[in-house]
This record gives sequence, C-alpha cells and structure tokens, in this order.
Amino acid sequence: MVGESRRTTLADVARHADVSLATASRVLSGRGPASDAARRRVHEAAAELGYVPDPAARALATRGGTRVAVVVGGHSAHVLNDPYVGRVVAATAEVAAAREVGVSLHWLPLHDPAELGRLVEHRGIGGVVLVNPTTTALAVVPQAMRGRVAAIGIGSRDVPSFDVDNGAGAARVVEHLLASGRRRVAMITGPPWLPCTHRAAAAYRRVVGEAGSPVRLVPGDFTAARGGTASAEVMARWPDTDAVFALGDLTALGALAALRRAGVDVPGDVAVAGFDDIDFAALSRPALTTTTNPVEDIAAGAATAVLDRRRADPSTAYPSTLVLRESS
Amino acid sequence: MVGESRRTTLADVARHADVSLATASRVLSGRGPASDAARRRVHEAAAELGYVPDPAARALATRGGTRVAVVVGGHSAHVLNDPYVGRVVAATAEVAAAREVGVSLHWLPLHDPAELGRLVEHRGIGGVVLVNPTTTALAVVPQAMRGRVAAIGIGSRDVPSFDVDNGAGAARVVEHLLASGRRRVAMITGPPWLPCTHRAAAAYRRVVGEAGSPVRLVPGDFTAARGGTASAEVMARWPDTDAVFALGDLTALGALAALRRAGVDVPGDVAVAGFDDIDFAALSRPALTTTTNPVEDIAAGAATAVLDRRRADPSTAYPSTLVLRESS
DNA sequence: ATGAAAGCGCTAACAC
DNA sequence: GTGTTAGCGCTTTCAT
Repeated sequence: MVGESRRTTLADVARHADVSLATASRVLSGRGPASDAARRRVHEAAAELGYVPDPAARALATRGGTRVAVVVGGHSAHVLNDPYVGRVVAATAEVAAAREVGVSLHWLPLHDPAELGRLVEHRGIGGVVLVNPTTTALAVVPQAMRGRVAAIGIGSRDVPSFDVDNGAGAARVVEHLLASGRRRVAMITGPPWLPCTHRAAAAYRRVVGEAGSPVRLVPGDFTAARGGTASAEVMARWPDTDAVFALGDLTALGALAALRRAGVDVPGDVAVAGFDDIDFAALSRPALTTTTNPVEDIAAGAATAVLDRRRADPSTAYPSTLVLRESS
Repeated sequence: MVGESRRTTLADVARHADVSLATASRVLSGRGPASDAARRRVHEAAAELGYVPDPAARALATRGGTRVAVVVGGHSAHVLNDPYVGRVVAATAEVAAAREVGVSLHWLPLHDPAELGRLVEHRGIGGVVLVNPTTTALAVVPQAMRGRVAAIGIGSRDVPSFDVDNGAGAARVVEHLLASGRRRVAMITGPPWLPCTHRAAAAYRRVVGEAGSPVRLVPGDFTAARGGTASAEVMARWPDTDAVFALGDLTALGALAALRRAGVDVPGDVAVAGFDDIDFAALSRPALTTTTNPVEDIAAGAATAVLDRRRADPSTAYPSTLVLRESS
C-alpha cells in the first residue's frame, strides 16, 4: 500500500501460491485443468495480493480484443445522438466495465452496410452489438465473428437477437384502444427500412383486421417532428380517425402536441398512444399511454452474450407492458 | 483481400518500407527521430497495406491502458441510467472509437470517493472522465493519473474542467424573467453536494439582488419528481411567486406539470424556465423556455483532452444560449 | 538516424 | 495435473 509499487502480475500470484505461471493462468482464466488444492491456493493468493489481470496482455495473447463495438445503423451519423442509443451504450459500458473492457460507438451507414466488415477488421474489437440492423447488414457479418455478435433488433442464423417483443406490445396497445371504444385506429410506424418494427405493424394489422376496423398506416422515423407531420397526414386523409398509435414515444408526443395545436381534443376526440415509455411520457399533458421497453436489460443481455461468447438462443424477447395514462 | 489472411502488423510495414521495426515504430507512433526519406516510405507502406496498429499490443508496451473510464458521482448506482450520462458516454465512445480505444462506465459513490483511487488502479484504464465530481473526489485523483483526467463539472489544480457556463446561462434566464416583468423569481437548484451548480445559484442570487427582488431558493436533484414537490414548496412558502427557474429541464417540466395540476396558469400566473434544452422541452405544453447545454461537445472536449494527454486549460467553458418558448 | 534485442503480462502448446 | 517455453505486436533502451 506504499505508493508507486509495481502492480501485481500473474507471476506474483504464481510465486505467492507456489505454483507455475501456467497453472495460475489456467485457474484464473477458467480454462484448463487444475487440482483443487492448486485452485484454492491460487485464488487465495490472487485475493490477498489484490490481483487484477491486465486486459491488454490478455487481449494480445488471445487475440480477443479489448472492446466491444456498439454499431448503430442509420441514414446519418446523427443517429448516434439519439437518446435511445445513449441508453444502449451506457448499459453496455456498465457490463463491459465489470469485465475490464471498453465500448466504442460507431455509425453503420444504411447505404453502405459493408462498412461493418471493415469495422470488425480492427483488432481491438472483440465483439459487436448491432443496433437496428438490416438484413443486408446481418449478411455482411464475417464468419470469423461468429458468436461474438449480437443484435438489438432482428437477428439472423449466426446473430442472436435481443429485442423487446414488438408484436405482443403493439397488439396490446391496439387491443386497449379498441377495448376502450375506439374504432378507427391509425398507426405511425417506424422507419420502413428497420425490419424489427415490421412485427409491430403486422400485429397492428392483425388486431385491427380482426376487429373489422380499417387499416391506416403512415410511415414514421421515431422523431417528434415526424410525429407532428404524420398525425396531420392521418387527419387529412382519414378525418374520422379516433386514435393514433405511434411507434416511439417521441413520435407519439410530437403527434399529441400537433393534434392539440390543431384544436383536436386528446383523448376526447382522438386517443394517442406511444411505445417505449421514455421519461417524458409521464410528463406530457395529457400524460402518454404507452408500453415499456426495457432497453437497459436488453442491451445488458446482448452485451453479456457477446462478452461471454455465450451461445445464446437465436432470439430473446423482452416483455413490453402496457402503461395506462391519460392520453388513451 | 482473399479471406483469412493474417492481419498486417508493424513488421509487415517495416519490411515493405525496407526499414527496421524500430524505425517504423518511431515514425508511426510519432516519437523519436527518423529521416524524411524513411518517414515517407513508412507512411506509404502503412497506407498501402492498410495498417492499423493493435491497441492491445501498444497498451501493453506503453502501459497506457486500453480504455477511458467515465466515472459518475452520485448517491446510488442509479445515476448511471440518467439520460444525461447516456449522452456523455455516447459522445465519449464516439471520440474513443476514432482512437481505437473503448469506454467503460462506473459509479462513484458520494459516500466513498476513495473508490476512485481503487478504480484507476486497474491497468486497463488509460484515462478518466469525471462526471459531477465533488472536491473530495478531485482530491483523491492519484498523482500518477495527472494529465489523464478531465472533469465535466468543477475541476482542480490537476484536473482540467470542461463545463457549460452555468453562471452566465443562469444569469441570462433570470434576466429574461425580470425583463419580462416578473418580480418574485424562485429557483430550484441542483443537488447541494454538486459544486458545479453553485455558480448557477450564485448568479441567480446576484441578478435577483441587483433587481431588488427577493431570494427564494429551494434545493432540487435534477429529477422531474422533485420538480413537482419543490414547486409546491415554493408556492406554499411564497404564494406570490411569479416565476420558477429550475436547474435542469426535467425538474422544470415536473414543476410545470405540478403547477398546472394545481390550477396555476403557466405562464399567466407563474412563468417557468429550465436549463439544458432537452428534446422534450420543445414538446411540453406550454413549451419550455430554457437554455442550451452542449453536452456532446463538452464530453468530446473532455475525452479528447484525456485521450491526447493534452495539457488543457484549467477550465473550458461552453456557452449556454437562451431558448425562448412559451412557458416564460 | 537507424537497427538489434529486450521486454510489457498474459495464454497456449507441448512435454512431462 | 503441472511446469517450460514460445509467442501475441508493439515500444524502447542501447549500441552503432
């Protein structure tokens, strides 16, 4: 504890435990055989000396990389400033910290998914969490990365998917709208290029169809601004619409604001519902009805799968639960 | 470009440029002498071969670490889920990516700032960005970390500070409130333990004092919930208050919602102003008057200083500009 | 200015 | 089950 003493290395631990370097390595890294006695002594020594492995040295020896890349698909680099991305990165960086690795953030241009291949060439990258992947992007994932890539959004044969259960969540919202007497429910979807939002639109179609209600779909892009224009489009095209369901709370909030500005009473004339349950949803007037999106859990799941090189299920769905507030 | 060829190393570059490994290293890492001829040939070779240095190997040799830690002070680990932190981490991870390093996220308990010392013992950590530091936390930064730590919030002699100009920003808000006829302006501050918010409170005191208006201060904590209770406190204690200025838009929005729920007209009876200009500020009803906070720029500045081991100015202030909307 | 060689701390063959 | 040894790819003395 006295100042600048050299930090303890694996060699120190081995010496202290009176075993060879190799044995100490086997015990601490978990791979390879070791007698119970050795195992115990090494662990004791490590604890006593406060040993923490050097991630750089380990990465160099295993060629494992020292960081996981969060790669976000989108039209422009601007997607990296999305609050949703911030939540994903923060959650990833938190689980990464526990494993002595870092996180870097990258934009994957929609028009050039091959960039992903170039990106993972970098030796520092030990794993990838893909956010909002497209099928073409997934197709470009190199074989060598197998088991070290996870997607938040749709997956593929080689890339396990971690995502909120869009279909069930959306269905629940529409069912609620219908159950509370709405009959002409419009939906503002996510960006058309984003496959993981298609399930939500499909669920909407199904539920609305079964109720004998008309299908009224308008494309969105998750922004508040688009919520405003999209809701205006909806009301212009189908003036008798009595509910608007937007994929993404920001869009829903934008729609809500525009509707009220246009003199429409919410929820009197038109009900509004969102998807994600962001912080602001509870703060709007009227407060927004929406469904939860456990982004942090999802990101942590994806990050864990990547970092532990776990052979994850092809698809892990996280539940989205309805939050009833005032807007519908 | 044919499949699994071993990635090019510095040795390849050296061979290709017909110089020694050492020379190639000197040229590419920028330190140490080299003839112009050698310099040129190495750069050409590197470009031609598409050489990218291995961050792990470099870190191992230089003991420089492979990641920068974003360390957030707060009462509980919950602070890591704050949207503000997400923005900081994302911006940091973006500049980190360009330098082949990663970012990890850590909570620094307020009641145990010494944890910071333990944290930076980890060899993987090459630099630290401190978010919301206290003076005690700053005092704990080890000498060995000098020049590799930056703060978003207050700094110290050894730790350069990068922050929005709280004082000027707050002053401008209060001046606006006064100029538009308000006379009894209350302020909901940030958490009392957070030194970087003191300047805002001081500015409020000064401006309000110069105008001959009363000082009405109530502590906040940046949350929307506290905005609600704090505004209730304000109105109970000083019923004739005609403006509420909250540090943090979430708090302002919480106050706004509570006020309206209590039948107070905003901005008719009471004006409300915030600080940060988060996305939702434009979406509330009435839309929130506030001042901008270039979080991404600030984080990028701090991260750059740390990563480039730049000897930064002791304090870099980023401008906060007033955004007039409907709430005041 | 340049090159040879010795590490940085760890893992992974390979022999015992 | 355990130890010896050779790297992983880079930086950095130290000669030249």
